[in-house]
Amino acid sequence: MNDSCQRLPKSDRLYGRDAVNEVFGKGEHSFIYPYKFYWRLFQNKQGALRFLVSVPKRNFKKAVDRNHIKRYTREAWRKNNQMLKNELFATNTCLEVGLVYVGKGLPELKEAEAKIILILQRLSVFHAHHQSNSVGHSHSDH
RNA sequence: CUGGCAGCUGACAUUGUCGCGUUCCGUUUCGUGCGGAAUGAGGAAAGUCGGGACAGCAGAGAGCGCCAUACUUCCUAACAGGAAGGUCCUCCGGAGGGGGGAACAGAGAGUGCCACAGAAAAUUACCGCCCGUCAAAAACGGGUAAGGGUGAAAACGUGAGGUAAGGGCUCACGCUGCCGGGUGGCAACAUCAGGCAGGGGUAAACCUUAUGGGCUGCAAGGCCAAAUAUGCCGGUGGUUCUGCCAUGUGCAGACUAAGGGUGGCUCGCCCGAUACCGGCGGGUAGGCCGCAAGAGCCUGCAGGUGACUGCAGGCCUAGAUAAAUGACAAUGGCCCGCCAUAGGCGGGCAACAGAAUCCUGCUUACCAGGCUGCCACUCAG
RNA sequence: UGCCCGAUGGUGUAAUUGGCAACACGUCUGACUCUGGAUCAGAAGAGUUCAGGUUCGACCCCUGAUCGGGCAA
Repeated sequence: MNDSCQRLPKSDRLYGRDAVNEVFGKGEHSFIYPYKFYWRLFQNKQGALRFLVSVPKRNFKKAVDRNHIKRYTREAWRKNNQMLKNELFATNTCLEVGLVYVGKGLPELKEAEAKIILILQRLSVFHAHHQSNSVGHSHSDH
């Protein structure tokens, strides 16, 4: 994996009824306008970063608008998720994220990208925190 | 010249970089990953309103019921769709003519309803008019539907004759409907003459007549199938019971929680295995098929007033499933504004809007152009 | 994807052969009270989601649209 590779294959996307219910049901959540995001961390052999975008039909009646928001969000995520992904792979941690767009209007691509960068940074902080906690716990057990 | 109406057509193009879905090829550590190529939203994909295809279920046949449709002929797989035509209504116009609309079968098969007003809303008489009883008036009885008034709607309209007064009672002209006939038309219908009739409206009230319709829908339906629970079968194991004799860690049969121990018996308590392995069944998560060659699209020719049809050639053209089509840049093209009309500068590429089994209509939303036809252009300006 | 309902004053509901759109709460005004509440009297506030049609006449019947809600894995 090199830095120029900004791909988003299906393995990086969150799907399936049970996985989604886990994230939205048991996961923790936070908020950076205009996104509300749910996330869940757990140890894994390989490590992964998986996410999905959701846009409520209540706020956007037209399918075109919902598609545009999803595409903008995916584009921003695709361009900027490489750092966090590397961190996760280094610590063999799996992170599943569910983004919900709760804004009322259509976003500009650059604004959305800025917000996504913020979210990724915050998730990185959460990940580091979780990592130190689990290490501490394992030490105390021993 | 411009304006109006209707219809058809189009829905920016090309190239590059990054990224996504599907298919194919190559490579691979056979889990996948990587590389390459091809291909990837609409005229409405929308509303889910018609009609089918397809699938499952049900089903001898027929009838009742329910639902839908309703001028004619044609087109179509089919339709509440389309084409051409007829009739009626309506708008523009001085006229010829043109545009728009129609749920355009039946009210003379029956039932119901028609508020308020009015005498009366369908076999009805309030005022009035006339006749009779009476000397006369009033009153009563009868005749009348001309006049008054009510209402959305009042028993065919106008004129004349006739009559006690009136009335299609009679006649002339006109209107409407029905009947049988002539002519034109495939037909709806038009037209001509004759006869009969004048019985309000409402069927988007029930209904009648004719025609059509089984029901449910790809979340249809089919296949594979973790986990978990349960059922069945076989084996191992097991206790118990029964039988046998060679009295054993025996054999055979039954059983698979019945039982056994404690105890005189019941309750209670304790022990024991709703055990283990394998298979089968239905079947959840999940996956696969259904699912992309079709009433298909494009071009040309022929037939038809037209919808459309026939023939020939060419083409293969999305298949996602927490759901793929995006971002950036350049060039050309188009549009708008300004300077101004050679051209230059700036801005935009829109509007409606995103496939989810498919096709065919309808309806709704909507943008810049292009083309065609009709009308005003005919007499007139 | 398929199917089924609903829309009436500010709010919640009525309105059946198709014949003046009703009720409660709320709002406003007045009375009572030193003032407010409660109480009493009175008033305003809709033309029935929108656009057509049938009918003499439409919340009601028919057609189309808009919005809201529900069911089926």
